[in-house]
Amino acid sequence: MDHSRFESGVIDLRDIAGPFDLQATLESGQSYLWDRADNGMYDSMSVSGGSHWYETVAPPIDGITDTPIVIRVRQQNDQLEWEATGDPVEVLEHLLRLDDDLTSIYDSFPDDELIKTAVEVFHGLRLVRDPPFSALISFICSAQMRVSRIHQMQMSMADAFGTIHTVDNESFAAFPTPSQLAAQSESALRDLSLGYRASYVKRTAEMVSTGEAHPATAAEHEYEAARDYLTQFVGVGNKVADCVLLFSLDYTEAVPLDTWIQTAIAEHFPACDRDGYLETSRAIRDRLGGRYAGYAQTYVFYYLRGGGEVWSVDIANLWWHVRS
DNA sequence: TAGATACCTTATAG
DNA sequence: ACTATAAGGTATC
Repeated sequence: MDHSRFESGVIDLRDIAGPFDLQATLESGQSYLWDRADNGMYDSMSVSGGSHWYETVAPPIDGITDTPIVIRVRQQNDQLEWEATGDPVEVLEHLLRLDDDLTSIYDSFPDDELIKTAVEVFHGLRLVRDPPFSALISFICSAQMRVSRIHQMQMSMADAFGTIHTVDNESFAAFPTPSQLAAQSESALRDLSLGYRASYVKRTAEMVSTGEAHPATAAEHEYEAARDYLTQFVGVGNKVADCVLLFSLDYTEAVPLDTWIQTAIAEHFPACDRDGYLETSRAIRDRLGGRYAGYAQTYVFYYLRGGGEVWSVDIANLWWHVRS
């Protein structure tokens, strides 16, 4: 095997532009790449500011790495500690969007109370740049699913069909490659409790593994054409396509119109509540400041997703949750 | 071309 | 305990 021991190091977060919060970033339902080492992910109302270890097997990334790398990270205040099978700094900058100037991005948000509150509460939440294939599959699985179960399905696929990497006598399962996933039967996927998504996952994995299409190819197009390109995959409509564009392919203007956001639009930005997906999408994108509209959406979604308890408590109480 | 409906499975609220 | 219900939609008629 290429590597069998962890190296370690630290990224000084004072060197990046704007704040960073690892827990808010990884547990906000945009990325299903990471697993919390203590297995506590999503099992309670997660907020931000925690200091947990997260681990993943990052696949090769164009222009950065040509082999998988096992990475473990933890945030301690302004230090991002890492252990990895190689130098993961550029990979982390890429995956966690440490290259974004988050302060400038906040400045691009419209002056709005809901957004302002969400930004205060989840200060430092960044978008992610997940690898395209696993992002595509995870959002296909997201249909009619809670965040915790999407994460669970993603981890099951890795455990069942992915390549195992052993480091310091610990095992880490990579997310399956397109061919590893395409090789599975639909019933094998149903056994992981994917439900009707099983055939979508299999057929999409086949399309990618045969070279018929690849999610990364969408990036050759401008935004709306890229979204259309992605909808050729089975199980991918406009909403899932927008998720892949926003959380994997660098289209920070994409605003996935899920049920939560649609409700928020109707209640909060009624003027943007148009007839079809295309028109509402254009209106809310414009309303949220254009280029970084998807960034603003992610704050709003995470804030609203708090639902039940967190949503109903007042702001002072919410701050208590954040601080503790 | 719009508009309903079925679709898998499980966690959680009653 | 036990049953409804809803969960970051999409494909199909």
